[in-house]
Amino acid sequence: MITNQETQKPTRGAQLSEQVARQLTHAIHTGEMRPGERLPTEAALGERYGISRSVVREAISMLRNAGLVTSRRGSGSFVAEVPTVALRLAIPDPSLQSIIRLLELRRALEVEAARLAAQRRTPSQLRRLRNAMADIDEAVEIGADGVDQDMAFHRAIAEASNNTHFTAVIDFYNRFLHHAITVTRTNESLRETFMAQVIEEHQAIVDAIEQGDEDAAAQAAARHLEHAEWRLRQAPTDLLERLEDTETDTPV
Amino acid sequence: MITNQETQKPTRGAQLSEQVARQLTHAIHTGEMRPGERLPTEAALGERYGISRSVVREAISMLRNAGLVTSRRGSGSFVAEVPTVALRLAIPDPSLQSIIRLLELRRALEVEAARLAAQRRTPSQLRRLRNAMADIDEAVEIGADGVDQDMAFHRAIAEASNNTHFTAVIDFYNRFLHHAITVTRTNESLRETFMAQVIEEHQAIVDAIEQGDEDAAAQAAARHLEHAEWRLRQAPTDLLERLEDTETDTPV
DNA sequence: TTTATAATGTTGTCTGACAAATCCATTGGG
DNA sequence: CCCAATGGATTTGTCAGACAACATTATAAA
Repeated sequence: MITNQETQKPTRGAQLSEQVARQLTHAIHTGEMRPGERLPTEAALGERYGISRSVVREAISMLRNAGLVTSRRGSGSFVAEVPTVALRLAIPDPSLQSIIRLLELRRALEVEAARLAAQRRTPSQLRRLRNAMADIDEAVEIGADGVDQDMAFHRAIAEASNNTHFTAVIDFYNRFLHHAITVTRTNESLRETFMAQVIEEHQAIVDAIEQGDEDAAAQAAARHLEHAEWRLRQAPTDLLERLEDTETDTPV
Repeated sequence: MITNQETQKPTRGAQLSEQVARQLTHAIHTGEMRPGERLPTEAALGERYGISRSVVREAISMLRNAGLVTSRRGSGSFVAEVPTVALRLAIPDPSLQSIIRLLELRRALEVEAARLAAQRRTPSQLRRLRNAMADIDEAVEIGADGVDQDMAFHRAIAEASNNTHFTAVIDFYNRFLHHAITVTRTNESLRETFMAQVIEEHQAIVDAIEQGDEDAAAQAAARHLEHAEWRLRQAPTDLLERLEDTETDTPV
């Protein structure tokens, strides 16, 4: 029983092709149809469900677009070797409130990622963490905001957790935090003290990870994210409002 | 039969519908077509691009699937008011290792969700939490496994956090935990003691949330998820292997 | 003006056909 | 026996036309 369609249903209805697509999707998700396996032909599916080939094609088109199947002309449609699922959600609006909600999620993820990293980071991952920290210093010294380097640093932590789910979700949401972080960094009056704080907090996380102290790593990460929220709140509102029109590029 | 990976080329690029979809996508991204605006009719698009309506329909189907447009029968297709982005990733395989990775993510999310819930749960959310717990008892008493009720309970916690990102991600990943949880519940020899533990742990979480004790809520949630992992490891390997060929219900 | 009704337009589905690419079995020669 | 070629059978991609279901707009009526 799949009950996840509570998001919004403006046009959702008794769309025939969608029902078929759902059934096929379910069959793939439950493993009833295995990766690489060939789907019945469009004609056969139409026969089975009592629908025309057009509807079957549209249903399969949905699966194809969702990355669940691939079709080859003359051959058939096949369950993708690495079936994917999509978490689709509205692009968060750039209000302060909305960004703080994102920071809450990020805190949940990064605290635990830091803990796992302390347990399982490999030597090379530790090296990469140190390099990422050095990159931030370097960027700051030449006057850059270092936002990209900062995000790379946090991504390195997620990678050191050796759990791909963390990197996937963090990567996804971090896109929406990019602008917010930029704002706190371009706040001239506070920038120097902020950067000193940030670097110190980063150092604490890396130290704990290096020593394999998972509780310390989690605590350091939690402290860092709490302070990040505080720093964000210190940014003048006029800067925050500029978040509105900073987004010109639309990620696909 | 050998799966021929060489000829497995997705054949993408020469697909007519995809070219059209790309052009329309570009028009939307560049703002040439604004949110809410109506697209040309399928016939008109077919005329413009010199293609049949079938191809136009598939192209629009892609956009619809990508969340860029919505279609209304009898009215037309419109650029979506709230453009969405999709986090697409591979479906986790059902190995024990993979499930534990999911549990790690779930722990990160639910611990923090419980903490936020303790801070901000509304009275009605608290009521729903208690109801969800009662539903589990009820299901267990009539001999059901109570897995659906269990997941509803955890969803209620996420909702009580009043942060939609948590519910979205938890909802998303919980689908893949369904079978795993079912396994630990259908383990006859351990079931009774397990259920008693689970109910007790749930109670601790709800109590903490009710009293607004965020640290206690986080701790209770962490304990619950740690024990969940332990319980999963207790399941005999033959049961875990059965995760592979899951269920044989409703052959469509 | 307001309301009911008809006309028109648009997407969803059906049917049938052909093109293009693939698959398969038979055939033929080595 | 093995292997390549070849032709037919399958299967998806595209085209064309039609009708149904629903929405919108214009028209007529009160």
